[in-house]
Amino acid sequence: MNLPPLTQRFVMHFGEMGSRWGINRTVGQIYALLYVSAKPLNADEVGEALGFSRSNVSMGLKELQSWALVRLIHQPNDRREYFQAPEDVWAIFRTLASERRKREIDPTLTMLRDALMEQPGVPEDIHAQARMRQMHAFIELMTDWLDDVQKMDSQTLASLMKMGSQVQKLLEMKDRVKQVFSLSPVPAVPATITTEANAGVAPQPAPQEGTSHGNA
Amino acid sequence: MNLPPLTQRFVMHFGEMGSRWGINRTVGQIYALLYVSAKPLNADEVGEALGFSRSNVSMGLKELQSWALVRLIHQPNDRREYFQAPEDVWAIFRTLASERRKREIDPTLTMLRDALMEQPGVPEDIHAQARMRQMHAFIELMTDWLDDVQKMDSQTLASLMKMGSQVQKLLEMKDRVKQVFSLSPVPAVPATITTEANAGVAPQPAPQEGTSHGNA
DNA sequence: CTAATATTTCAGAAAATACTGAAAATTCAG
DNA sequence: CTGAATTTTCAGTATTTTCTGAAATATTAG
Repeated sequence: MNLPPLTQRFVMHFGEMGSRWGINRTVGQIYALLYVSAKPLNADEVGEALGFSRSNVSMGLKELQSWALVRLIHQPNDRREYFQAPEDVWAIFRTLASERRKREIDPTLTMLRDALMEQPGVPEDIHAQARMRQMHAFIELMTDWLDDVQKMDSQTLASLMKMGSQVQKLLEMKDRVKQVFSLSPVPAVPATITTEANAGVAPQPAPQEGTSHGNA
Repeated sequence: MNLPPLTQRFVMHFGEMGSRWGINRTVGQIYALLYVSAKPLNADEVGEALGFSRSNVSMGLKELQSWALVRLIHQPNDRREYFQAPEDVWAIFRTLASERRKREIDPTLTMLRDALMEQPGVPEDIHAQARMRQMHAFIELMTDWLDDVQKMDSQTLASLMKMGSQVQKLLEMKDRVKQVFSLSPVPAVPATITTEANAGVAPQPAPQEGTSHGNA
């Protein structure tokens, strides 16, 4: 392997982090290389650059494709397959989020749904099912939200994120505005907002969260 | 191992998913067992229930403690250590988010920061550094936002998540309200909101995202 | 078609990770 | 203190995962 210093550092880091990210060293390094590369690379170039066997590169690229983290392209007069990593970091994030969800969350959601359909037979399972219900509700809330957010364009998302916890104040402001205009709403504002926004919140009367928290 | 059916299913699932989540089977099963258990368990009980060696349980519990996913407690007349999983799913999520961030993201942020300080020596590294700059900016935006959001209480967070992409409309509404009240603002609304919310957004004129997208 | 080029598969080797039992260390009641 | 109870460590083994080279398969220029 003979890469320029910064590239090398980046590639090495991704290799080392791979295991924490649930991918292996090879895959991490290949992705990193493609991410910083100015032009698409073919499998031989990748193997050459990183010192991996051809077959290993083939497998790594296959995995990256299954994650939709690299795309396959062709050069004009070249039979070989070239690979490049998408450039837009927001798009990459969306891809990662949806892939990880598919692999790491959806199966659990399914298992929980199934388990919640059953009739528990012993007291332990009654309690267990109650706990699963909590987990299920939480995960469903999160994934529904993610679905929603995935639909927003990067610009909007960036704006919201830069606001951070200040959206909270916007929420308060909304309530105030709602009050002020309770009898003559501003016409251009969709009536659904205030309604739906509160719909799921009020009915949730903060269960026993506090009581069960200490050393039971 | 002899667990009631629902508990068993849950425990087994967490064992299988473990590898996808970056923990091993043992750790996954131990956590699952503690999560659904109605009462705290000691290491022997865990090992007994799951059929693991005592030492394996010890290691697993140590790991879960390092993740802050279980807490150690003591029973009145018992020298042994008992373990329980925190109950509040929101709290669990916060813990997971901050631990994963610490392990999976912060090291990369550090590496990127370092690499961005260097002077690239060859054209490849100039490009590589530009790519790293994009990644760094994105990750920083995400983590700053996470920091912010972590400060909000579960109630508020739940409300916002239930609104989903409708916050977007709130954002638009805010702008309208700002317009309407441009000369006589609603007094109770902090003036900072509208200002800061837009501050970081407008100056970012959507770089070359579109141009560089196809097969360059 | 054929042959050259390119990619994938796969059995086995190598490496990394998980797990165990035995021994060491720690804790605390008496 | 002492020693019984409990937890942790760790060297060695088992298991899983990763990686390679060789062979099989696929693709396409001529």
